[in-house]
Amino acid sequence: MIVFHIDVNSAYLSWEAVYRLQHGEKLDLRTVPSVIGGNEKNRHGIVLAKSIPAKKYGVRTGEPLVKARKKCPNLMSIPPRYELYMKASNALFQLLQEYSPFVQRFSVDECFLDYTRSNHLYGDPVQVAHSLRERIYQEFGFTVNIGVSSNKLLAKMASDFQKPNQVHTLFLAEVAQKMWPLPVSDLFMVGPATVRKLLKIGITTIGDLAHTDLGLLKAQLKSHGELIWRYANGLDDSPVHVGDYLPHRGVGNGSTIAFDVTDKRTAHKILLSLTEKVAMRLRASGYTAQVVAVAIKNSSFLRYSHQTKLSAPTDVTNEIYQTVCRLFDECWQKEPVRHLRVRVSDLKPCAESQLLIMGAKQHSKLQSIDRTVDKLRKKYGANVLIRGIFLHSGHKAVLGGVGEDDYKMMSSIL
DNA sequence: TCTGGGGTCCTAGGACCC
DNA sequence: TCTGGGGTCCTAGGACCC
Repeated sequence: MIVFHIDVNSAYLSWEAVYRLQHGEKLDLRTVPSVIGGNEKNRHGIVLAKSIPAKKYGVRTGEPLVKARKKCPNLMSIPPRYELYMKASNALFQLLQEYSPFVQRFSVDECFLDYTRSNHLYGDPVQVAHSLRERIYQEFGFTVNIGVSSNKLLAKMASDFQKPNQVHTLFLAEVAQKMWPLPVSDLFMVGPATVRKLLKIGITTIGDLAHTDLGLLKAQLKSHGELIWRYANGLDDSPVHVGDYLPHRGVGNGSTIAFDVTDKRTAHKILLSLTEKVAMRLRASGYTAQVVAVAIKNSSFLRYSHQTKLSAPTDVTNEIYQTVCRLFDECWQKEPVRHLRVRVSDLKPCAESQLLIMGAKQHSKLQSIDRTVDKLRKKYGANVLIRGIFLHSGHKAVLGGVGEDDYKMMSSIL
Protein backbone atom coordinates (compact mmCIF):
# COMPACT_ATOMS: atom_id res chain seq x y z
CA MET A 1 0.00 0.00 0.00
CA ILE A 2 1.09 3.58 -0.67
CA VAL A 3 -0.71 6.27 1.29
CA PHE A 4 -0.54 10.07 1.26
CA HIS A 5 -1.64 12.10 4.25
CA ILE A 6 -2.43 15.66 3.20
CA ASP A 7 -2.57 18.20 6.01
CA VAL A 8 -3.33 21.89 5.45
CA ASN A 9 -0.81 24.06 7.32
CA SER A 10 -2.57 26.22 9.97
CA ALA A 11 -5.78 25.53 8.07
CA TYR A 12 -8.23 28.18 9.30
CA LEU A 13 -5.55 30.82 9.43
CA SER A 14 -4.17 30.01 5.97
CA TRP A 15 -7.61 29.99 4.41
CA GLU A 16 -8.43 33.29 6.04
CA ALA A 17 -5.11 34.79 4.89
CA VAL A 18 -5.65 33.68 1.29
CA TYR A 19 -9.20 35.03 1.25
CA ARG A 20 -8.05 38.40 2.52
CA LEU A 21 -5.21 38.64 0.02
CA GLN A 22 -7.63 37.82 -2.78
CA HIS A 23 -9.90 40.61 -1.56
CA GLY A 24 -7.27 43.29 -1.73
CA GLU A 25 -5.72 43.14 1.71
CA LYS A 26 -1.98 43.81 1.67
CA LEU A 27 -1.04 41.99 4.86
CA ASP A 28 -0.56 38.23 4.76
CA LEU A 29 -1.73 36.98 8.16
CA ARG A 30 0.64 34.04 7.89
CA THR A 31 3.65 36.36 8.07
CA VAL A 32 2.74 38.02 11.39
CA PRO A 33 1.78 36.73 14.87
CA SER A 34 -1.94 36.09 14.37
CA VAL A 35 -4.69 33.66 15.32
CA ILE A 36 -8.21 32.73 14.39
CA GLY A 37 -9.94 33.28 17.71
CA GLY A 38 -13.44 32.79 19.10
CA ASN A 39 -15.65 35.54 20.48
CA GLU A 40 -14.59 36.51 23.99
CA LYS A 41 -17.87 38.26 24.79
CA ASN A 42 -19.68 34.97 24.33
CA ARG A 43 -17.04 33.16 26.37
CA HIS A 44 -15.80 31.38 23.26
CA GLY A 45 -12.43 33.09 23.52
CA ILE A 46 -9.89 30.47 22.57
CA VAL A 47 -7.26 30.06 19.85
CA LEU A 48 -8.69 28.02 16.96
CA ALA A 49 -5.62 28.29 14.71
CA LYS A 50 -2.31 30.13 14.88
CA SER A 51 0.27 31.44 12.43
CA ILE A 52 3.83 30.15 12.53
CA PRO A 53 5.11 33.50 13.89
CA ALA A 54 2.49 33.23 16.70
CA LYS A 55 3.67 29.70 17.43
CA LYS A 56 7.17 31.08 17.96
CA TYR A 57 5.79 33.09 20.90
CA GLY A 58 4.46 29.87 22.42
CA VAL A 59 0.84 30.48 21.44
CA ARG A 60 -1.02 27.18 21.42
CA THR A 61 -4.22 26.01 19.78
CA GLY A 62 -7.03 25.71 22.31
CA GLU A 63 -5.65 28.12 24.86
CA PRO A 64 -7.58 31.21 26.02
CA LEU A 65 -6.94 34.34 23.95
CA VAL A 66 -6.16 36.20 27.16
CA LYS A 67 -3.33 33.81 27.85
CA ALA A 68 -2.09 33.94 24.26
CA ARG A 69 -1.94 37.75 24.40
CA LYS A 70 0.21 37.59 27.52
CA LYS A 71 2.74 35.56 25.57
CA CYS A 72 2.45 37.80 22.53
CA PRO A 73 1.07 41.29 23.29
CA ASN A 74 0.67 42.42 19.67
CA LEU A 75 -1.17 39.25 18.62
CA MET A 76 -3.84 39.78 15.94
CA SER A 77 -7.04 37.86 16.53
CA ILE A 78 -9.44 37.28 13.63
CA PRO A 79 -12.94 35.86 14.10
CA PRO A 80 -13.65 32.57 12.30
CA ARG A 81 -15.66 32.23 9.06
CA TYR A 82 -16.64 28.60 9.00
CA GLU A 83 -18.50 28.71 5.67
CA LEU A 84 -15.32 29.90 3.96
CA TYR A 85 -13.27 27.13 5.55
CA MET A 86 -15.79 24.54 4.49
CA LYS A 87 -15.55 25.76 0.89
CA ALA A 88 -11.76 25.63 0.94
CA SER A 89 -11.88 22.16 2.45
CA ASN A 90 -14.31 20.97 -0.24
CA ALA A 91 -12.13 22.40 -3.00
CA LEU A 92 -9.09 20.53 -1.73
CA PHE A 93 -11.08 17.31 -1.42
CA GLN A 94 -12.26 17.66 -5.04
CA LEU A 95 -8.76 18.20 -6.33
CA LEU A 96 -7.39 15.17 -4.50
CA GLN A 97 -9.92 12.95 -6.21
CA GLU A 98 -8.12 13.56 -9.49
CA TYR A 99 -5.23 11.51 -8.11
CA SER A 100 -7.19 8.58 -6.73
CA PRO A 101 -10.81 7.60 -6.17
CA PHE A 102 -9.79 6.42 -2.71
CA VAL A 103 -9.72 9.60 -0.66
CA GLN A 104 -10.79 9.64 2.99
CA ARG A 105 -11.78 12.92 4.53
CA PHE A 106 -10.34 12.69 8.00
CA SER A 107 -11.26 16.16 9.22
CA VAL A 108 -11.87 19.60 7.78
CA ASP A 109 -8.18 19.96 6.95
CA GLU A 110 -6.83 16.42 6.60
CA CYS A 111 -7.26 13.70 4.00
CA PHE A 112 -5.79 10.28 3.37
CA LEU A 113 -5.25 9.30 -0.25
CA ASP A 114 -4.65 5.67 -1.25
CA TYR A 115 -2.11 5.93 -4.04
CA THR A 116 -1.50 2.19 -4.41
CA ARG A 117 -3.49 1.75 -7.60
CA SER A 118 -2.56 5.17 -8.98
CA ASN A 119 1.11 4.25 -8.91
CA HIS A 120 1.27 2.74 -12.38
CA LEU A 121 -0.77 5.63 -13.84
CA TYR A 122 1.06 8.63 -12.48
CA GLY A 123 4.45 7.30 -11.42
CA ASP A 124 6.73 7.77 -8.46
CA PRO A 125 4.69 8.67 -5.37
CA VAL A 126 7.20 11.09 -3.89
CA GLN A 127 7.51 13.04 -7.12
CA VAL A 128 3.73 13.10 -7.45
CA ALA A 129 3.38 14.28 -3.86
CA HIS A 130 5.72 17.16 -4.63
CA SER A 131 3.81 18.18 -7.74
CA LEU A 132 0.51 17.87 -5.86
CA ARG A 133 1.82 20.08 -3.09
CA GLU A 134 2.99 22.66 -5.62
CA ARG A 135 -0.26 22.48 -7.54
CA ILE A 136 -2.33 23.12 -4.39
CA TYR A 137 -0.21 26.16 -3.66
CA GLN A 138 -0.50 27.50 -7.24
CA GLU A 139 -4.22 26.90 -7.61
CA PHE A 140 -5.46 27.66 -4.11
CA GLY A 141 -2.76 29.81 -2.54
CA PHE A 142 -2.46 27.81 0.68
CA THR A 143 0.18 25.28 1.61
CA VAL A 144 -0.04 21.67 2.73
CA ASN A 145 2.29 19.08 4.17
CA ILE A 146 2.15 15.66 2.58
CA GLY A 147 3.29 12.51 4.32
CA VAL A 148 4.02 9.48 2.15
CA SER A 149 4.26 5.95 3.51
CA SER A 150 3.02 2.39 3.37
CA ASN A 151 0.21 2.90 5.89
CA LYS A 152 -2.02 5.65 7.24
CA LEU A 153 -0.37 5.96 10.65
CA LEU A 154 3.10 6.51 9.21
CA ALA A 155 1.81 8.85 6.50
CA LYS A 156 0.15 10.93 9.19
CA MET A 157 3.25 11.00 11.36
CA ALA A 158 5.30 12.03 8.32
CA SER A 159 3.05 14.96 7.45
CA ASP A 160 3.70 16.28 10.95
CA PHE A 161 7.44 16.66 10.39
CA GLN A 162 8.87 20.04 9.49
CA LYS A 163 6.29 22.55 8.21
CA PRO A 164 5.08 24.27 6.12
CA ASN A 165 4.76 23.30 2.44
CA GLN A 166 6.79 20.10 2.61
CA VAL A 167 6.70 16.48 1.55
CA HIS A 168 8.14 13.86 3.92
CA THR A 169 8.40 10.11 3.67
CA LEU A 170 8.31 7.69 6.59
CA PHE A 171 8.63 4.14 5.31
CA LEU A 172 9.15 1.28 7.74
CA ALA A 173 12.88 1.31 7.11
CA GLU A 174 13.01 4.97 8.19
CA VAL A 175 11.03 4.57 11.41
CA ALA A 176 14.02 3.99 13.67
CA GLN A 177 15.87 7.02 12.39
CA LYS A 178 13.00 9.48 11.85
CA MET A 179 10.33 8.54 14.41
CA TRP A 180 11.89 6.74 17.36
CA PRO A 181 13.91 9.73 18.63
CA LEU A 182 10.72 11.85 18.95
CA PRO A 183 9.03 12.42 22.32
CA VAL A 184 6.29 9.88 22.90
CA SER A 185 3.72 12.70 23.07
CA ASP A 186 4.25 13.19 19.31
CA LEU A 187 2.74 9.78 18.58
CA PHE A 188 -0.83 9.72 17.34
CA MET A 189 -3.20 8.64 20.15
CA VAL A 190 -0.74 9.44 22.94
CA GLY A 191 -2.28 12.31 24.89
CA PRO A 192 -1.40 13.91 28.23
CA ALA A 193 -2.91 11.15 30.40
CA THR A 194 -1.01 8.45 28.54
CA VAL A 195 2.23 10.46 28.65
CA ARG A 196 1.96 10.60 32.46
CA LYS A 197 1.44 6.85 32.71
CA LEU A 198 4.29 6.10 30.31
CA LEU A 199 6.65 8.43 32.16
CA LYS A 200 6.07 6.40 35.33
CA ILE A 201 7.46 3.31 33.63
CA GLY A 202 10.39 5.20 32.17
CA ILE A 203 9.13 5.69 28.62
CA THR A 204 9.88 9.11 27.15
CA THR A 205 10.48 8.56 23.42
CA ILE A 206 8.56 6.72 20.73
CA GLY A 207 11.56 4.39 20.47
CA ASP A 208 11.30 3.56 24.20
CA LEU A 209 7.65 2.66 23.65
CA ALA A 210 8.43 0.53 20.61
CA HIS A 211 10.95 -1.49 22.62
CA THR A 212 8.80 -1.96 25.72
CA ASP A 213 7.39 -5.39 26.50
CA LEU A 214 3.86 -5.60 25.10
CA GLY A 215 2.62 -7.56 28.13
CA LEU A 216 3.69 -4.77 30.47
CA LEU A 217 1.93 -2.15 28.34
CA LYS A 218 -1.27 -4.16 28.20
CA ALA A 219 -1.19 -4.60 31.96
CA GLN A 220 -0.83 -0.84 32.45
CA LEU A 221 -2.94 0.55 29.62
CA LYS A 222 -5.24 -2.28 28.51
CA SER A 223 -6.08 -2.28 24.80
CA HIS A 224 -4.81 1.25 24.37
CA GLY A 225 -1.36 -0.03 25.36
CA GLU A 226 -1.37 -2.47 22.48
CA LEU A 227 -2.61 0.17 20.04
CA ILE A 228 0.15 2.67 20.78
CA TRP A 229 2.79 -0.09 20.90
CA ARG A 230 1.79 -1.07 17.38
CA TYR A 231 1.87 2.57 16.27
CA ALA A 232 5.31 3.07 17.83
CA ASN A 233 6.51 0.14 15.74
CA GLY A 234 4.97 1.61 12.60
CA LEU A 235 2.24 -1.04 12.42
CA ASP A 236 -1.21 -0.14 11.11
CA ASP A 237 -3.36 -2.08 8.68
CA SER A 238 -6.45 0.13 8.56
CA PRO A 239 -7.79 0.85 5.08
CA VAL A 240 -8.44 4.26 3.56
CA HIS A 241 -12.18 4.61 4.07
CA VAL A 242 -14.15 6.07 1.20
CA GLY A 243 -17.53 7.75 1.25
CA ASP A 244 -20.02 6.61 3.81
CA TYR A 245 -18.06 3.55 4.78
CA LEU A 246 -18.16 4.56 8.43
CA PRO A 247 -21.70 4.91 9.74
CA HIS A 248 -22.64 7.78 11.98
CA ARG A 249 -22.56 6.86 15.66
CA GLY A 250 -24.43 9.86 17.01
CA VAL A 251 -25.35 13.51 16.62
CA GLY A 252 -24.58 16.11 19.24
CA ASN A 253 -24.90 19.83 19.73
CA GLY A 254 -23.59 21.84 22.62
CA SER A 255 -22.68 25.38 23.46
CA THR A 256 -20.99 27.45 26.06
CA ILE A 257 -23.58 30.00 27.09
CA ALA A 258 -22.70 33.70 27.21
CA PHE A 259 -23.84 33.82 30.86
CA ASP A 260 -24.18 31.29 33.68
CA VAL A 261 -27.62 29.68 33.77
CA THR A 262 -29.07 29.42 37.26
CA ASP A 263 -32.71 28.54 36.69
CA LYS A 264 -34.51 25.62 35.16
CA ARG A 265 -36.70 27.63 32.78
CA THR A 266 -33.74 29.24 31.05
CA ALA A 267 -31.93 25.93 30.90
CA HIS A 268 -34.92 24.31 29.23
CA LYS A 269 -35.06 27.06 26.61
CA ILE A 270 -31.43 26.60 25.72
CA LEU A 271 -31.87 22.84 25.66
CA LEU A 272 -34.74 23.31 23.21
CA SER A 273 -32.64 25.37 20.84
CA LEU A 274 -29.89 22.73 21.03
CA THR A 275 -32.37 19.91 20.52
CA GLU A 276 -33.86 21.60 17.44
CA LYS A 277 -30.51 21.45 15.68
CA VAL A 278 -29.70 17.91 16.80
CA ALA A 279 -33.07 16.65 15.61
CA MET A 280 -32.77 18.48 12.28
CA ARG A 281 -29.37 17.00 11.64
CA LEU A 282 -30.60 13.57 12.73
CA ARG A 283 -33.49 13.72 10.28
CA ALA A 284 -31.23 15.00 7.51
CA SER A 285 -28.96 12.00 8.07
CA GLY A 286 -31.86 9.58 7.61
CA TYR A 287 -31.53 8.01 11.05
CA THR A 288 -33.61 7.75 14.18
CA ALA A 289 -32.03 7.54 17.63
CA GLN A 290 -32.79 5.49 20.70
CA VAL A 291 -30.41 7.01 23.25
CA VAL A 292 -30.69 10.60 24.41
CA ALA A 293 -28.05 12.29 26.57
CA VAL A 294 -27.59 15.64 28.28
CA ALA A 295 -24.20 16.90 29.40
CA ILE A 296 -23.56 19.80 31.73
CA LYS A 297 -20.43 21.83 32.43
CA ASN A 298 -20.82 24.00 35.49
CA SER A 299 -19.14 27.29 36.28
CA SER A 300 -16.32 25.39 38.00
CA PHE A 301 -15.71 23.51 34.74
CA LEU A 302 -16.90 20.27 36.29
CA ARG A 303 -18.64 18.04 33.76
CA TYR A 304 -21.27 15.40 34.21
CA SER A 305 -23.84 13.76 32.02
CA HIS A 306 -27.02 11.73 32.13
CA GLN A 307 -28.49 9.51 29.43
CA THR A 308 -31.37 7.17 28.85
CA LYS A 309 -32.51 4.62 26.33
CA LEU A 310 -35.94 5.21 24.83
CA SER A 311 -38.40 2.36 24.43
CA ALA A 312 -38.39 3.08 20.68
CA PRO A 313 -36.14 5.12 18.40
CA THR A 314 -37.34 8.56 17.29
CA ASP A 315 -36.40 11.58 15.21
CA VAL A 316 -39.19 13.80 16.54
CA THR A 317 -37.96 17.07 18.04
CA ASN A 318 -40.64 17.15 20.71
CA GLU A 319 -40.08 13.59 21.86
CA ILE A 320 -36.33 14.15 22.15
CA TYR A 321 -36.90 17.48 23.89
CA GLN A 322 -39.24 16.01 26.53
CA THR A 323 -36.58 13.43 27.36
CA VAL A 324 -33.82 16.04 27.40
CA CYS A 325 -35.73 18.12 29.97
CA ARG A 326 -36.39 15.11 32.19
CA LEU A 327 -32.71 14.13 32.06
CA PHE A 328 -31.61 17.66 32.89
CA ASP A 329 -34.01 17.91 35.83
CA GLU A 330 -32.87 14.54 37.16
CA CYS A 331 -29.18 15.31 37.17
CA TRP A 332 -28.73 19.08 37.52
CA GLN A 333 -26.98 19.84 40.81
CA LYS A 334 -28.49 23.36 40.95
CA GLU A 335 -25.13 25.07 40.45
CA PRO A 336 -24.56 27.73 37.78
CA VAL A 337 -24.32 26.12 34.34
CA ARG A 338 -21.74 27.29 31.82
CA HIS A 339 -22.24 24.82 28.99
CA LEU A 340 -25.01 22.50 27.83
CA ARG A 341 -24.93 19.70 25.30
CA VAL A 342 -27.57 17.44 23.80
CA ARG A 343 -26.58 14.23 22.08
CA VAL A 344 -28.49 11.36 20.51
CA SER A 345 -26.97 7.99 19.66
CA ASP A 346 -27.76 4.31 19.11
CA LEU A 347 -28.91 5.24 15.63
CA LYS A 348 -31.10 3.10 13.41
CA PRO A 349 -31.96 3.74 9.77
CA CYS A 350 -35.35 5.48 9.46
CA ALA A 351 -37.02 2.55 7.69
CA GLU A 352 -36.70 0.44 10.81
CA SER A 353 -38.57 3.06 12.77
CA GLN A 354 -41.52 1.81 14.74
CA LEU A 355 -45.02 2.08 13.39
CA LEU A 356 -47.08 0.09 15.83
CA ILE A 357 -46.23 1.68 19.12
CA MET A 358 -48.64 3.35 21.46
CA GLY A 359 -49.41 6.84 20.27
CA ALA A 360 -48.21 6.06 16.76
CA LYS A 361 -50.69 8.51 15.31
CA GLN A 362 -49.42 11.40 17.39
CA HIS A 363 -45.83 10.35 16.59
CA SER A 364 -46.32 10.40 12.82
CA LYS A 365 -48.15 13.70 13.02
CA LEU A 366 -45.17 15.22 14.85
CA GLN A 367 -42.84 13.66 12.31
CA SER A 368 -44.58 15.32 9.40
CA ILE A 369 -44.58 18.70 11.16
CA ASP A 370 -40.83 18.36 11.76
CA ARG A 371 -40.18 17.54 8.13
CA THR A 372 -42.15 20.55 6.97
CA VAL A 373 -40.22 22.84 9.33
CA ASP A 374 -36.93 21.32 8.09
CA LYS A 375 -37.81 22.11 4.49
CA LEU A 376 -38.78 25.68 5.26
CA ARG A 377 -35.65 26.25 7.31
CA LYS A 378 -33.50 24.79 4.57
CA LYS A 379 -35.09 27.12 2.05
CA TYR A 380 -35.40 30.32 4.06
CA GLY A 381 -32.95 29.92 6.94
CA ALA A 382 -33.15 28.68 10.50
CA ASN A 383 -35.10 31.68 11.75
CA VAL A 384 -38.03 31.47 9.34
CA LEU A 385 -39.88 29.53 12.03
CA ILE A 386 -39.34 30.24 15.68
CA ARG A 387 -41.11 28.63 18.58
CA GLY A 388 -43.23 31.08 20.53
CA ILE A 389 -41.15 30.50 23.62
CA PHE A 390 -38.17 32.20 21.96
CA LEU A 391 -39.98 35.38 20.87
CA HIS A 392 -38.48 38.38 22.66
CA SER A 393 -36.65 35.94 24.95
CA GLY A 394 -33.18 37.06 23.96
CA HIS A 395 -32.27 33.45 23.15
CA LYS A 396 -31.46 32.03 19.76
CA ALA A 397 -34.07 29.55 18.52
CA VAL A 398 -31.52 27.26 16.91
CA LEU A 399 -28.23 27.25 18.73
CA GLY A 400 -24.76 25.92 18.12
CA GLY A 401 -22.97 24.28 15.25
CA VAL A 402 -20.06 25.47 13.17
CA GLY A 403 -21.60 25.63 9.72
CA GLU A 404 -23.13 22.83 7.76
CA ASP A 405 -20.70 20.01 8.12
CA ASP A 406 -21.83 17.55 5.52
CA TYR A 407 -18.67 15.54 5.84
CA LYS A 408 -17.76 12.97 8.46
CA MET A 409 -15.78 14.14 11.43
CA MET A 410 -12.74 12.10 12.29
CA SER A 411 -12.86 8.79 14.04
CA SER A 412 -10.22 8.07 16.61
CA ILE A 413 -9.37 4.75 15.02
CA LEU A 414 -7.67 5.08 11.67
C1' DT B 1 -14.22 39.03 29.26
C1' DC B 2 -9.40 32.70 31.03
C1' DT B 3 -10.51 28.08 29.65
C1' DG B 4 -14.89 25.85 22.07
C1' DG B 5 -17.28 22.35 19.66
C1' DG B 6 -17.95 17.93 17.44
C1' DG B 7 -16.72 13.45 17.26
C1' DT B 8 -15.20 8.03 18.60
C1' DC B 9 -13.86 4.36 21.54
C1' DC B 10 -12.94 2.05 25.97
C1' DT B 11 -13.69 0.65 30.77
C1' DA B 12 -15.75 0.00 35.25
C1' DG B 13 -19.49 -1.14 37.86
C1' DG B 14 -24.28 -2.27 38.73
C1' DA B 15 -28.57 -4.68 37.39
C1' DC B 16 -30.43 -8.62 35.84
C1' DC B 17 -30.82 -13.25 33.96
C1' DC B 18 -30.15 -18.22 33.81
C1' DT C 1 -29.09 -19.96 55.40
C1' DC C 2 -21.02 -18.80 54.55
C1' DT C 3 -20.16 -18.53 49.50
C1' DG C 4 -21.40 -19.23 42.41
C1' DG C 5 -20.58 -17.30 38.03
C1' DG C 6 -20.96 -16.31 33.38
C1' DG C 7 -23.18 -13.27 29.97
C1' DT C 8 -25.55 -9.09 28.49
C1' DC C 9 -27.28 -4.62 28.89
C1' DC C 10 -26.97 -0.09 30.59
C1' DT C 11 -24.83 4.15 32.34
C1' DA C 12 -21.14 7.40 33.69
C1' DG C 13 -16.85 8.98 32.99
C1' DG C 14 -12.41 9.30 30.85
C1' DA C 15 -9.22 9.49 27.00
C1' DC C 16 -8.13 10.66 22.49
C1' DC C 17 -8.62 13.15 17.91
C1' DC C 18 -9.13 17.64 14.88
